[in-house]
Amino acid sequence: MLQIQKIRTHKDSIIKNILEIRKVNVSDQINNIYDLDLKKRDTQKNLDELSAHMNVLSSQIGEQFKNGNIEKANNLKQETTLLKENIKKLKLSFDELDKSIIDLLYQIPNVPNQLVPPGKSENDNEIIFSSPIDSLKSESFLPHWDLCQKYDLIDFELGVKVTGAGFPIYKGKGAILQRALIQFFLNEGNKSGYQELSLPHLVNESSGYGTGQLPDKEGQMYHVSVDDLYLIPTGEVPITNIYRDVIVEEKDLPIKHVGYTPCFRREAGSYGKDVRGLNRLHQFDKVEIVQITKPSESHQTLDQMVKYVESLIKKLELPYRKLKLCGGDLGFTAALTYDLETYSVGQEKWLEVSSISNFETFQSNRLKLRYRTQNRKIDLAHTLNGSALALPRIMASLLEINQNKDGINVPEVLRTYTGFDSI
RNA sequence: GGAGAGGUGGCAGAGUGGUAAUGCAACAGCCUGCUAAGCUGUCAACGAGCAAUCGUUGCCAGGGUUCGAAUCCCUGUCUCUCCGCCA
Repeated sequence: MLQIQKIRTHKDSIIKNILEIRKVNVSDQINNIYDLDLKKRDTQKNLDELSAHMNVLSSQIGEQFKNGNIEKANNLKQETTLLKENIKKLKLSFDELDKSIIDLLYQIPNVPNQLVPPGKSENDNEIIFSSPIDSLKSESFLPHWDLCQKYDLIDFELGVKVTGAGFPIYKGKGAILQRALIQFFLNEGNKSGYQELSLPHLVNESSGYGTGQLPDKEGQMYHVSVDDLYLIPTGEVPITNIYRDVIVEEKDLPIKHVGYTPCFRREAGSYGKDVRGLNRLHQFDKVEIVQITKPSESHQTLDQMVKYVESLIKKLELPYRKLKLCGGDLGFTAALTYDLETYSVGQEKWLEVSSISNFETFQSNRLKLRYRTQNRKIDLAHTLNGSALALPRIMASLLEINQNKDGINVPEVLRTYTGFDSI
């Protein structure tokens, strides 16, 4: 959620930026917010004055009663009747204005960082780095779903029986490999100074609002209606919401967390070849990293996080590429995002395995996540997060590129975790 | 699931109808040769003002009663204790 103060002072540049970079016109909404805010402040001023008057009268009445001047007190009481009514009316319109402003603010996407290239779709994303893949194009590479069947690693049909499409069952070495990857990612995170967290997989409504899944993406989360809880679509939700309504001390920044969780996504409306095999699932595992930083440092932190995630991919010896998302492909809440994609030699396409974003104050404003500087000033912190990494697509790329005629090699770094060298 | 108790600032803890004591911690300033102690002040949100400052709001949340609510009433929620069930 954008800060209302920024709309007061930089209304036109916000409209211009979102239009030019994201190609979305928010001018009507922003102007509307601006006008409502003026009205709201005016209303508050009036309301405050009346309330102040009321407070004075009330204490006078109290005085009079104490002194036994019942008649005087009753006279004063009469004065309050009209005042009370007006206060009620003003309070009502104040609340209405406040609600309208917040509803509108929820609909405005984050203002892209100046580094974000303009663009409409993923075709306009900027490719910053790409491993050479020409030598990897060969018909002899099987796609991972064939490999999974051949070596009995992941059973998609069995998952359909037990739950439904998109809930595969990992078996034997497939399950062990998955567990090895999780452990590898967590250990690497710990080594890089991220505190490990083990998290709830269900969250309440407030948490859904805190990180921005609600109200916009309500349909994408599984909802447990009896208890009004949501299954998390990403570990970001429980991790970041730890800091909802929190003021942290500057000296405790940056805060760094890593956590493994399963992720649940309804993916309503996705069908076709994109969902084949491990490409898109309703339940998948992910290790997530989150950082909370001072505003002055978040930019640098984002680069470090990208570098860190790249290092994981490199250790797994996977070909990958790095993209800077253009305005049109940038998520609603992000100010700047880098995507990392590994190459799937069996499908001959790139798979998004990590999305690393700086949200600047967009999330912290909604979360009320602030920090106290050394001279006692309170200011919104910046939040960042990224996948490190999403398991299924890593698994897909990994299985495909390490296949040979009689099996699949396990990358060097994972062998201590799996206990076997090949499948 | 049943019964009971409770939710007050960063923490501890008073307040049961007159507008949030006190202690600890933290931070700033003063004092000091240094440290400790001491003294003074501050602590959340919103608004008005160039500013010092002022006003309003804030005692789990939302309603209600009242001139006035942390305090009384209703609803919700969470925590704790006991019982039941249980990994």
